[in-house]
Amino acid sequence: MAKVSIKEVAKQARVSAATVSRALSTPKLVNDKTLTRVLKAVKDTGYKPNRFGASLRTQKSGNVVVVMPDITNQVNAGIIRAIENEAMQAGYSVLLGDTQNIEARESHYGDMVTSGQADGILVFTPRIPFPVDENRQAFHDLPPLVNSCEEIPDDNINKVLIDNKAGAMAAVNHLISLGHKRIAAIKGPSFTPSTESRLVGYKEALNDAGIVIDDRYIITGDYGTDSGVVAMEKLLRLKNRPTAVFCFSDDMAIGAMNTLREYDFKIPEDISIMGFDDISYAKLMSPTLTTIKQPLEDIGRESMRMLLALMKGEQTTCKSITLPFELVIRQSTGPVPTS
Amino acid sequence: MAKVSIKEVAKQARVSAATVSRALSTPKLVNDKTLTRVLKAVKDTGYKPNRFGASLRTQKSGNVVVVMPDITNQVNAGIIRAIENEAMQAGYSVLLGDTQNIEARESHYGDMVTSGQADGILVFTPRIPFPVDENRQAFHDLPPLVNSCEEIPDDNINKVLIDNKAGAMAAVNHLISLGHKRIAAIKGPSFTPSTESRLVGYKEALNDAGIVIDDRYIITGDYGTDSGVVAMEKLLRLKNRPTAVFCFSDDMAIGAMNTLREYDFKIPEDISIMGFDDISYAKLMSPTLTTIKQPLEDIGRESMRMLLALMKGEQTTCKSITLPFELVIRQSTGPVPTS
DNA sequence: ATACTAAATGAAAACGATTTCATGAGTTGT
DNA sequence: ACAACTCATGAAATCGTTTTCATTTAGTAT
Repeated sequence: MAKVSIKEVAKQARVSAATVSRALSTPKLVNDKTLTRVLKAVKDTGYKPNRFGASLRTQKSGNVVVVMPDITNQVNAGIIRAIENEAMQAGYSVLLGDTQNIEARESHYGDMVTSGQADGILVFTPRIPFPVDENRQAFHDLPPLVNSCEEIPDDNINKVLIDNKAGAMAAVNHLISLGHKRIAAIKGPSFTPSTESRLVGYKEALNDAGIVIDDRYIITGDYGTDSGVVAMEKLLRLKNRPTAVFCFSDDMAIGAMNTLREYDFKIPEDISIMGFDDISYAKLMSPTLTTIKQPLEDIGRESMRMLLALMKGEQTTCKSITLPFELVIRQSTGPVPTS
Repeated sequence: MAKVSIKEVAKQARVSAATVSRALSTPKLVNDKTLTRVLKAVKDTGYKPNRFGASLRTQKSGNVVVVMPDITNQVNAGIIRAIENEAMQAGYSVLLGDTQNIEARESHYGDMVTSGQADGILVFTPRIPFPVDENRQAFHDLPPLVNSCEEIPDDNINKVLIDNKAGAMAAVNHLISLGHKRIAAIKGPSFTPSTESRLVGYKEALNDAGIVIDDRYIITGDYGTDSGVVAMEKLLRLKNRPTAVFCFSDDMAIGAMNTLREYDFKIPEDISIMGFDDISYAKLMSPTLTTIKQPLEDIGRESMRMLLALMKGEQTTCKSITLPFELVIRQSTGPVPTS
């Protein structure tokens, strides 16, 4: 049942440990007859190679770390799944780090890659989770690292992003095209670059349409449903209520819709609501939620593929790829009310 | 930046590798003056202990594996978070396995614990993910293992469960108390023990109330939203439509509600809907969803704690703990329609 | 001063794999 | 029959820790 090492197998098969190792990792190097003998011994003894022994020697762990701020978030969960599919196909295991935006946790997971416990790292938080040499010159002065979704402000880092600014502009332009002029925003926390980009897009779209920006229309949430509830309550208290609200996440939009329902506002007749993400529940809401779709699966897949390329040494230049978003129009947005 | 081993530190600090090791793991064994010298050297060199070396020697990995069928599921995501919090506090890292009910994947992650890459395993699927000696006698003939949520039919396994049968009975009894007699069920896949238990509870509650069970009222889904949509469509086609539907997951309930909305049924005036889980979106639906609340955080925490106790050798008997559920009454259920 | 204990340290032996290097056994070509 | 191969294999070094065991040094009791 328990601890059977390569030597036991070697003894059983009447060969050396070296041959057993070869039989398992490079079978072409060993004679057919001995190979079958070894394989039988492996089976008989129930031998499982100890990964630590191997890793110690090869300096490869077969692990990748994924650092995420919040796995309970639907957006991230979808990404994780794609990552894991891709990693598994390539023979890697995923060490998942849910950091809840706590720096100590980020470091904990970051250390795994600096200490050799993982061969690469996928970073979905806006910080590199380990100390770096600040006068480094290029991306290969770091361990294999890919930064996704929340952009780290550093040009020497590989990235997989969506164009948050353009996404926000598409959202706001959609509202403008419906005749809205009083367009509020429920944004995310300022420390997330995605929020900052979307905010820029929001403002630029308004500017382009000649609408003056009113700071009272910009409320900060935390991307979660509850903060959407609170933010919407604030907006309802304004003298000049907005006729449309662009929420920087579907979750906040769902919270906002809840508040509107509670106070008997009709969506979209009284107030239009837009989300961002297109989580699976967006199309199941009542009304269904108009939103900007993020290609979650693509983000996960491309991030992992880039990391794999880095780990294999196939990618020699620093890359940043931007994936397309999509405006998904559903029921929660409509023409500006006439009254 | 890179590979600095304990020897380098030793040289810098003018001590032996042994002392460095002691300084880091059992500082009380080393003289104060040398300790500070070593610590300085550690800092100067940027030394990070290589986990493989240590693990190889100590036979402890500091990892636990969590095998889950679907991390995109809100229920599971909440559990994972609690697990990770608890694991981290105890100094363990979590290797997350999203198996999507594929046996090969389960084995992949199961092997991690048999091969020593992890010290224990949390199993949320209804199978042990590695080959076992079938004539084993007790739970300690396995590596540290805790089975949660989906019960593995084996008495010699540690478990953390909720009482699915009683939960289902509570749900159905709630509907019965509202006067419903034609109560349908949208269940999960038959290979999940949770579904089977809930089905037993559903039937028993009906029996107890003297309501005869009609198989046409029992539809099988896959716990996901889409299957709730399809299942509800089937129910609507019945000549004698049910007046209430008990869905074995909130996701399926949300799908079912969507179908009802599409065909202009009023919830709960025409048809009452019940869910199971109490995911965060349940209270944000319109109408808000009546459901059976699973204590997700408790499940995660208790599972991990049990595993920790097993790994430390503190738990010497096979345990099964059952956590309480809670009936959460919201808007989606109401009195049976009179017409 | 002598013997004895306690504290601090180092040398060296693990842990379990992989891989280099050397060697022996067969082939083939001359 | 001998050189020059290839193929299959084993011995041994190696990866980076931890930990046992022995040794040194200092301190204490006699």
